[in-house]
Order: sequence, then C-alpha cells, then structure tokens
Amino acid sequence: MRIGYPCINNSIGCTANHTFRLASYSRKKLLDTVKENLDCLKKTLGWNLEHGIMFFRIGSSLVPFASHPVCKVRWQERFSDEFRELGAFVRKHRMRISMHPDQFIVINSKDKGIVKRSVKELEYHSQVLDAMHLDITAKVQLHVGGVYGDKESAVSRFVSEYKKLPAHVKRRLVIENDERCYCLKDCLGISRKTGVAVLFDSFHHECYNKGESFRQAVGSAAKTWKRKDGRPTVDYSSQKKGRKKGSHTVTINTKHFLGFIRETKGIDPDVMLEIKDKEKSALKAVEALRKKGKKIR
DNA sequence: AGTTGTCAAGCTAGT
DNA sequence: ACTAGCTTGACAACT
Repeated sequence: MRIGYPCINNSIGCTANHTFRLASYSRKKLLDTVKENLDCLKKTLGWNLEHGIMFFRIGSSLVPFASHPVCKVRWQERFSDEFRELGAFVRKHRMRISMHPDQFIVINSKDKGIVKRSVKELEYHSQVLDAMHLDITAKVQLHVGGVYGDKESAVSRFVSEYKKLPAHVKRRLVIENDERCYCLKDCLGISRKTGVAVLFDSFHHECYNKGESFRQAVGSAAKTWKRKDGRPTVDYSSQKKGRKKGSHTVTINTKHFLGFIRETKGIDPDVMLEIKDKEKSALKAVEALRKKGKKIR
C-alpha cells in the first residue's frame, strides 16, 4: 500500500505547476517553464522518497498549453532525457504516478469541439507518462462528465467516445465516481460496457451513493482492475466541517482515515489523499498507518 | 514587496 | 442571473 498526495508540495519551496498566460506564450517561455517544472518535479519525488510517500499525482500544467493549438514545441523530444530520468527514478523506487485532467475535460459533451479538445488533453496526459517510460499502472483518472438532463444518453455518448480513443490513452484511462453526477454504480455500469477500470473516490461516494458500504464499494471497484493495471488506487478525503457538501477537509481526520483503511483490508489499494494541506496530511497518514503496524512502501 | 483581479477550457446545484 | 465547488493555484498588473 502506498500513500500519496496531489500535484504540489508546499514544504519544498518550488512547484512543478508553473504556467503563464496564453497571451504571453512564446517558444522560449514554454521551454523555460517546462524545464523549471521538471526540475521541481524531480525535487518533489526526492522529498517524497525521503518521507516514505510513494504515490504522487503530477499536475496538469507540467507542460502548459501542451494540447493547445498554440503549442508547436515537440516537448517530449526536447525533454526526453529529463522525462526518462524521472521515470527511471520512479521505477527504481517502485513509486506510483497518476494524473487527473481537470474539469474542462468532458468526452461525453454534446459539443463536438469540447470532445475534440478533451481527447487532445487526454493524449497529452498519456504522453507525459509515456515520456517517462512508465508502465500502464501509471493511470490518468477522469470523471465521466456531464448529464445534460438525460443520463442514459450521456452514458452512451461516453461509451462510444471511449471506444474511439487512441490505444495509448485507453490503456491508462480509469474513471472515477463523482459527488453529483455519476456514482460508483454508474461507473461500474460503464466499466461493464467498456472494460475501463473504476477508481473509487471515498469522499465522492459519501456525497453520492446507492447505499453501498465502503467495504462493498472498494471491493467492487477493485474487481474492475486487471493485473496489468496494477494495484487498484483510490482517492480519499473527508468533508470540511461547516462548509458546503463536497468541500475537501483542510487537514486529515486521522480517525476517519483509519476507519476507511480498515474497510479496505485485504484489498490494500494505493491511496491518494485529496486534502488541502497536501504532503502534511500524507505524512500524518503514513505515521498513523505505521503505528498500526501497516507496511507502507 | 505585498496585494488583488484574472486566467483556455465545463458542468451542476444552490442561492 | 450568479456563484461555489471541483486538483484551486499561479500569473501579472497593480498598490
């Protein structure tokens, strides 16, 4: 079992998420920014290793505007050495990497343009992991998308768009239950139609579910993962007190977390903590699990 | 140097 | 009609 956090480490004084305004795009600006981001990513993974955190989500702006028509730079080739080195580090230490395209990526949209741009963005995400020469256990996780007042049609659009995706995208793509539109049951239905693996999000499940316990839910999602997909991964968070339903907690609630982990016994997924204070909660989680005698790689 | 409005992109529920 | 929330964070123009 690995513990991870998404996109940014606030303890090390750099981020791998530098971007810039589209209006100030230039070839040089892109190259400088990517170099800076890759340097920081290396530093972040080094810090993670030192602290026993073996799972990390790379932010989508690692290569800003990579899927935008403005970007003509062959960044995979330009930075092939850097990507390869990062990937070698990940493989050497048996770390896990994931990515999560943001909310604008909607492959079941009714708007063909949105679908097309979304596919481009999915290709970019896969290309980053490909450039690192990571096997297909490095996943790209995506929400199903919009409902548009007719879930049945929206699902069938998802299924048909999914089937058309390039193979290099499909082999990394997993779908995640969300807190409003597509619950775990919906995702499992899509999985049956497509073979796509389902990444279980515990907090979204708490917001929107069909009465399944954590244990049942984690178990049924895990069954959609094939051997080649690696250990199932789950997202974990909890509600921020006093805020709107769906707000992520600022720091980990250790008791709630350990309760969740207890429900995953025997499945032992890799756990991504979607919590605002990022690496701080990841450290708390690792420590809490070690105290319980859990083996954390 | 520090603050604040704005940023490529979408959708839904709540006010 | 408008905003919060989602991986909210980071840039860039302003005090």
